[in-house]
Amino acid sequence: MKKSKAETAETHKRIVEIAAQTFKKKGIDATGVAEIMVAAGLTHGAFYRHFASKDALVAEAAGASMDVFVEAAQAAAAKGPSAFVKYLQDYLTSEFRDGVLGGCPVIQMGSELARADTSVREGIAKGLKQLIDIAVKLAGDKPGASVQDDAIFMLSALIGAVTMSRLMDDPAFSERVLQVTNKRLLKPSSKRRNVGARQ
Amino acid sequence: MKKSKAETAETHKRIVEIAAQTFKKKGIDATGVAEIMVAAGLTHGAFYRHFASKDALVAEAAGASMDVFVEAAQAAAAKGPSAFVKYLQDYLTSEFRDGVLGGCPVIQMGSELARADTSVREGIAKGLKQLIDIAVKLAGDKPGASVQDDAIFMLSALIGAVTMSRLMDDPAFSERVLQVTNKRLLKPSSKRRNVGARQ
DNA sequence: TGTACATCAGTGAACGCGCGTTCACTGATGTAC
DNA sequence: TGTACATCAGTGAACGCGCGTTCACTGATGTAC
Repeated sequence: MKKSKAETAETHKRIVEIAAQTFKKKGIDATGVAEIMVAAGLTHGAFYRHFASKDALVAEAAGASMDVFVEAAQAAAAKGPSAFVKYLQDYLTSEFRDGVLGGCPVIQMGSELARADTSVREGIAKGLKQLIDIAVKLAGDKPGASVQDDAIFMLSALIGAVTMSRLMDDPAFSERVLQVTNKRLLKPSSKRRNVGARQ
Repeated sequence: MKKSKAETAETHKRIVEIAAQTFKKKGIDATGVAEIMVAAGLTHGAFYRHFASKDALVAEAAGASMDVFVEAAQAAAAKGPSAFVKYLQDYLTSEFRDGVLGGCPVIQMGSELARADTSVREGIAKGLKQLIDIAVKLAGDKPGASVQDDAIFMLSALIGAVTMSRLMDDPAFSERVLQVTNKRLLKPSSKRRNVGARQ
């Protein structure tokens, strides 16, 4: 039952998307190839017509997941600084933390990705750098390396806040972790540091 | 071959320590019960004389790993604010990031722990709260909830920096991520915010 | 204190199971003539 | 355009393997008398 090129490409894309979702939700090691294929409406045997190995799928899924993320950031940034800040604030919500809106690969697979091989980490690192670049460009007129430092600091603080929030068993404390970082890093109404602004 | 109570307790402790190390290095799902027991100098059959299940070991190992971490922070804090800042700065080094000095369970098992059941997350959450308390106490005289907010923000920013640093494939960039957070959060020589100080 | 016995830490074989991967086969697609 | 054939996406059985867990057994420990 050979399929047309268009169908094959569609199937490939579907497998990658389902894999990305499942890896983020359940973890990479805890998700089997067969499980993904069944979710894609296929049997496990077809897997190796699309990928050389599970590792190859992991690399593609992590990269694709990161790309979706970066594109959304880019779209928000295109609407201006306040839309971008709004986008970052959405990152610090319980819905996002729990992966309801697709979630962030860095948060949801972080420690597994850190142990993965180069091909996997490349896609993640590329995405992180793109996010930094987007924040730097939004800072605009301000010069110097410290603008990039601001973007790095902001991004890593966001990642840490959501990571910590996910580990807190007390829901109120978990929420507070997000709010603290939101207040210190992003609240436009405060006198505190804003995105891209020098400290 | 029944063993004395002292020997049994020692063996139990050794298994937990080896498990904590291995889970942090290789990941929880990727580490087998038999592998841990062999590293502890036993056969896998003895495992269930010490733990009800692998999950029970995970909970103990995560808790123990967190406790070691908190005790070290407490010891540093007891020597005064500058020793504590020094301790936090060690956290932002490539050695620590790579787990050479035992490493941090939150960084190295973060995304797997976030998916773990309550008994596992309890130990981690408790440790995180203790770390926050230590930082709050060091801030000392200064009043208000914002001192606790400072501690939360600092801790999550540290976690985020090391997480991001681990994902960067470019070593120079990886190092820079750590340095940026060090500079912004901890550098005592700068005019920037210090530990526990209000922003 | 000395003896008899219950306890239980550790051994090693065995369990069912799901994993990643392979493969002979099917049959629609797409190409060469 | 029509026919013949090579390609290859998908099927489903099978592979070896390691997983978490169980269990009958061993023999030193620790307790009861």
